[in-house]
Amino acid sequence: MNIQESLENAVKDGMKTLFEVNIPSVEFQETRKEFEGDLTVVVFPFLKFVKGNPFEIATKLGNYLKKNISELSDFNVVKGFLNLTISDNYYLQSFDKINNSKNYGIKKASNDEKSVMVEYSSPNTNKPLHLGHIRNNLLGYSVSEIIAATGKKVYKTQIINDRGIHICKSMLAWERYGNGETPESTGLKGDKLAGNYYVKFDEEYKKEITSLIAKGASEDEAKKNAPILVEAQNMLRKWESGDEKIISLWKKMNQWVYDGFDKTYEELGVNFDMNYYESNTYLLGKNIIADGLKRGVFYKKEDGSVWIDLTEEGLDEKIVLRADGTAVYMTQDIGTAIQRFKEYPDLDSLVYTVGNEQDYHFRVLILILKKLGYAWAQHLYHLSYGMVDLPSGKMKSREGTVVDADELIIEMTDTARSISQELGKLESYSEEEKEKLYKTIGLGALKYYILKVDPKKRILFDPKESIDFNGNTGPFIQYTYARIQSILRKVDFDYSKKITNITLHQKEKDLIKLLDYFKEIIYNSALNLSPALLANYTYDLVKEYNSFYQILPILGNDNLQEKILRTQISNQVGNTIKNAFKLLGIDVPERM
RNA sequence: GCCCCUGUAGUUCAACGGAUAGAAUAAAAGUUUCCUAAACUUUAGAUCUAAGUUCGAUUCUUAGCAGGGGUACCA
Repeated sequence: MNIQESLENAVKDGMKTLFEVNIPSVEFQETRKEFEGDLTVVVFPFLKFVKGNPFEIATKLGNYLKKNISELSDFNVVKGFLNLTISDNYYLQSFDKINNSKNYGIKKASNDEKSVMVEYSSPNTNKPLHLGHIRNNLLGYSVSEIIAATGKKVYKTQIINDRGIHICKSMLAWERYGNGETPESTGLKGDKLAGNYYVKFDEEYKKEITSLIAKGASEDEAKKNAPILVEAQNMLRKWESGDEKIISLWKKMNQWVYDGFDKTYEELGVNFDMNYYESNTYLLGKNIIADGLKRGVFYKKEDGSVWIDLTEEGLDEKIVLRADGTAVYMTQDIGTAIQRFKEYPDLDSLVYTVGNEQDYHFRVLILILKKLGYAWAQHLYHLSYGMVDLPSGKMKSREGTVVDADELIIEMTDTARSISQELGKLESYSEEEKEKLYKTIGLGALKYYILKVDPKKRILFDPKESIDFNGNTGPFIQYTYARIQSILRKVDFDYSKKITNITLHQKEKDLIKLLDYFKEIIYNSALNLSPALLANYTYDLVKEYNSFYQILPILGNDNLQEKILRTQISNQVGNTIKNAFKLLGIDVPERM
C-alpha cells in the first residue's frame, strides 16, 4: 500500500522525535490474522539503536503515529510488534485508485525503457517437443509477458538447433528406411515423423554395436566405428561443404519439423518475435576468439586449441576453440550474444531460458563476455529451471521415454471434457464452444501445474497420477473467474459510483489489500524471473474471494452502498485474475 | 575428488531473518428453499542431522546425510 511509504517516514520521524535516533529502514509486514490490525511494524530491529523494552518503545511509537497519521485509526502492541489499524476510508480510497486505473498493476511499454530479449524453447529439429520443452516454453513465455508488464519492451526469440550430427542421424535413417514417407503420406505431424527416424537410427546403431562387439571389437571401438555412425558423420561433412542433395533433404525434413512445431506452439499459446537458426550462427564467434587471443584473454595450447583460464574465479579451464580451428558450443554462444546486441542497439539485457544442466556453461559464458569487456554482460541472466523427470528417471527422446507435448495436451482436454460433462452446466453452449472451453480448462490445469512451482525446483511427473483439477489448480481459479462473470451478467444497477463512509467487513479489507498488492507482485516476479510468485498470488486472491463469496451476500444485499462496493470488488478481482493469468499465458472462461 | 541446485504434513506446493510454519490433496465430519458445490466450513498431520551467528533461524554460516545435475576438443 502507498500508506506504507508515508508510514515509513512517519516511523523514522517518530523515532527521531521520541528517542533522537536515525532508523535506516523500517520493516513492515501484514498483520497476522490472529491479531487485531492491518499492518505491523517490527520494532525489534530498533533495539540496535535504542536501548530499552521493545513493548514500551512500540507503545510510544504507536501513540506518536496515531497522533500524526490521520489514516491510522488504532494500534496495539504484542511483544515487539506494533499492529496498526488502517481506517476504512483509507481502504476505500486506495480501492478507488485501483478501480480507476484501467489495468491496475500493468505498465504499458514506454519508449524510454530499455528492451529485454528473452530466449526460450530452442528446440532441436530431430524430435518432437516433450513435457520438458513445455516447461521451458511456458516459463519463457510467461517471464516475457511479466517483464513486458513492468513497462519494458520485450523481444521473444528462439534459437533453433537445426544442424549437427543429431540432425544427420534422423536424415540418414529416413533415407535408408523411410521409403519416401512424408507427413502427407503417413498423416503424421512432421516433427513426429522425423522423431521416429531419430529413434530408428539409434536402434540400428545399437544393433551394429552389438554385432561388432560379437566380432571381437571393444565397446569403445564399436561405438566409434559402427558403419551407420560413420555414415552420419560423413553426411555432416557433406552438409558443411554444401552438398546440394544433402542440403535439399535437410531443408525438406526441417520444414516438416517446423510445421509440426508451429502447431504445438499454437496449441500452447506461445509465440516468438524472431527466430535464430544455428545453421546461420554456428560459425560466429571465431573472430572474437582470435581477437581475445591477441588481447591475452585466451591462450593457446601446444596443439593449437584455444582456452580460457577461469581458475581464479573458482572455475576450471574451458576450451573455446578446437585444435582443428572449429567452433565449440561456447564459441557460437559468444558470437551470437555479441551479434544480438549489435542488431538491437536498444537492447539492455538478455534472458536465456535453459535447463539447469547448463548452469556451468552459462556461468562461463557470462564470465567470458565480461572479460572480453562487454558492459552489457552484467545484464545477462540464465533463467535456469529444474528438469521434468519421470518416476523412471530422465526423459530420453532416443529411447522413447518421453511425455509427448501434443499427447499430453489432448489428454488434459479429455479430462476437462469428462469432468465438465459430468457436471453438465453448459446446456446453452454449442458443441464448438464447449470444445473450446475444454481446451481452455485442460491447458489451464497443465500450465498452472507447471508454473506454480519455483522454476529452480525439479518436477517429478508421474503420468499415472493425472494432474489435479481441484484445489490449488488452474481450473479452480478459472472457476472463480467464471462465477464472478456470472454475477456481473446479473447486475441490473449502476455500480460505477465511488463508495465512501461505509464500515468494511474484514473480508473486504483483505481483498482490497490483496488487490493492491498485485502491482508489487508483478515487479517481484519480473525481478526474480519467477511466474510462480504470480501464480501463488493469484491463488491466494481467489481463495480469499471464494470465502468472501460464501460468507457475504453480493447482489442479494439490501444495503445499496454495500451491494455496489461488493460488486466493484468482485469485478476487480475478476480483472486481476484475468490479467494475472494472461501473464501466465492462461485463458479464462466466461462460464464453466 | 571438486563445483552447483534441491531437502518442509503420507503426497504436491508456500513462507523479504519475525508472532502459534501456511495451502492443496488423500483421511474424518458438516454446509445447497440463497449470487455456479470444479465452492465453502471444521478436525488431525511436517522444517534431513549437528553445531554456530541473532532478541528471534525453514531462511544466514560451517560440517555431515540424501536426491539431482555439472565437471568432454558433445550440444
